[in-house]
Amino acid sequence: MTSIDEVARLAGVSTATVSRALSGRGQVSASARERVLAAASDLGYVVSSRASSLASGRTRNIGVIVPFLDRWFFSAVLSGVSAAAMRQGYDITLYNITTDRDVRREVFDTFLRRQRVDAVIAVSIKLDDDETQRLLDLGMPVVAIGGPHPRLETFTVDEEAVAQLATTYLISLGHSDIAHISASPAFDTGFRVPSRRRAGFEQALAAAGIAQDPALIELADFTVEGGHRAAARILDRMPGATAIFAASDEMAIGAILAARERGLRVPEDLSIIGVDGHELGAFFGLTTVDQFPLRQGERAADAVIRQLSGAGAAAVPSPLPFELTVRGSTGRVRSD
Amino acid sequence: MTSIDEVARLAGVSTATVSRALSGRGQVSASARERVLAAASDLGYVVSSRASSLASGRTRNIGVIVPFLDRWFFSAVLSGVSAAAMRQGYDITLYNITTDRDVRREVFDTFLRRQRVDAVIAVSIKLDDDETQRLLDLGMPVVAIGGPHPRLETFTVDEEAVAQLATTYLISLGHSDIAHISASPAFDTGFRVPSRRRAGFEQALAAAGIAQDPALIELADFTVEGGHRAAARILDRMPGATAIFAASDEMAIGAILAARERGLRVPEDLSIIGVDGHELGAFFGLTTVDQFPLRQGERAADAVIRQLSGAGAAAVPSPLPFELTVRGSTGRVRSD
DNA sequence: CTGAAAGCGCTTACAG
DNA sequence: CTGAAAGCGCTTACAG
Repeated sequence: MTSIDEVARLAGVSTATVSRALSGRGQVSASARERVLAAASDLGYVVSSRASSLASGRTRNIGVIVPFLDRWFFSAVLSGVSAAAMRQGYDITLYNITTDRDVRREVFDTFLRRQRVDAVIAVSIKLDDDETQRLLDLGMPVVAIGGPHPRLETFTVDEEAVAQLATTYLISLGHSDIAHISASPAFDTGFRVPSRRRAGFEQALAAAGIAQDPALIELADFTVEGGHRAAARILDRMPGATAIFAASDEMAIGAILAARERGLRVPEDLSIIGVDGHELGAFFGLTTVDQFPLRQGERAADAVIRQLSGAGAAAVPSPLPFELTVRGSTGRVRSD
Repeated sequence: MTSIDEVARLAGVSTATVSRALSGRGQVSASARERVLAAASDLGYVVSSRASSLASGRTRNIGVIVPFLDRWFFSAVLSGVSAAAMRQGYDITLYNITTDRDVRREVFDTFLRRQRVDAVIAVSIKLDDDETQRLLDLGMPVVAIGGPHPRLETFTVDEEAVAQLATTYLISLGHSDIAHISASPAFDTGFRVPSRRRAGFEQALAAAGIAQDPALIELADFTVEGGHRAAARILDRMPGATAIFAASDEMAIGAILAARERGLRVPEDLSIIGVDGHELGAFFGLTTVDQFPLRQGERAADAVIRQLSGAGAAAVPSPLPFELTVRGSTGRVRSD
């Protein structure tokens, strides 16, 4: 690996000037800059991040904490973070905290404290007080995606509004016997996404003057299979349901498959709407409220990088966008 | 952040001894070690990776190059790499090379050369000569997953054997009109997985004395939707087919859905088998040849870490395991 | 087994 | 605008 000294020698300047020319910090004459750039390029020189970060305190690396890697939503967010980070020359190092308590402690107690990263993005992670404190103690920009957090800068989508939009859309199609697939309490810790979506669902019904029947809600686990089972229970117990709002696209897809298995036509017999913007949505013709997870990741990355560039304090981020995407799984209520 | 000096002071030893005690390198008396460990723990001291790596040349960080993040197979491999790496105290930094040629060049020309990682794992990436050379020039352990590479240590599954296993299983169920969903040439660069699976398919048919009809092969793109379309074409053109071997689980799932839409029963009217071990396989009752992608990631991580621990030269890795997982999508050929 | 000290390869006040 | 030099926080021969 060529070092800064070789570049300095070839360019006929000091290493200080090489450093300035390459980093863009400090003054360098145009001619010196040119010679440095040419020399660096000739030699294939790349600044050593270990030396640079020790000297400067900057790593140009962002830590990303995720709870899962193999669920579509999280990989989409991660793709966004990665793309935005690379665009600005940042690396990302990944901390998959899994469900193992020890691994998780280790991440907060050790991994994140190695001074390997300049900032942290926590994706849809329910942080306890201790973990939050450790994050704050890092003394670096920390951004959370997914749910308001009292002590952290957070990118959140307004889950209630999302659910209202989905539900209201079903109502606008004439539906009133609308069931909801939510998630069991185990999935409701932290940002309480299921609760909030359920609340939005109920608010939309109430606003339309539709009486709420608790039986209309079934709990699942955010998977296709769980959605499938929940939809089956719904169809068993209330054959009169004409529409289902599922709290995730995976569950909505499960519901579509459950309906088909019973010979129900979607949307003629049953309208189904989900939430997320899942890649399989188009294939299944699923109407959904898209949350643009890729863009969520990009925004989080851009936000921390902006903070690192010293662009002032953390701006309170505007709520994340969402959008109704109408496809074939929803239609006007059957009029028989 | 507390530094090594504070630990040394509290433990009543030199920083050299702290370093030795914490890293496990070199001799330290039991009593000194104990005091150091206690002091470090009291102070919440974590070795600064930037200082440590500059001094030692070791980063305890592995670079992982992936072509996609949001396809299940890759996230499963990545999960495995992450789990194995964390278990050994390693971080991983992620390079998602996407399809943008410039991003890709940047990864090989700059990102990987920052001295941020001790080793590199390339997951299912078709590397050209130049990229291979750059990887080799890094002078660190490099392991590739997915397909033999003449110049790189590679973890590969024997794709032909995988396809033979799947096909032979269908034959053992009495099928002889077996169609195959492969992938178009665009997906056949690099490790040529589609070609190799197709070859295995054809070999198995030949071995069983079954005549091959080129019309029995349709090309898709490794997605559910592509598999769906390909299966539809197969069912149009050869209604006599009793079984389909799809070169991936996603495509096999698409095929199952296509069959159902036509009112065909799976497996009574049509047996379908895939390859991968996709998480949705169980839900769809898909028979598949599982490739254990999670374990592939773990093995690659363990391999590079072993090399980094100086456990001798790279052992030629044994071929990756695969296994037939029989579920409900395959059955004996219909006897009408 | 232990410590003093050099050195890892940069960055950045500081002086000019 | 530029360079000499200190310093970032560790690790590791080296000497004892």
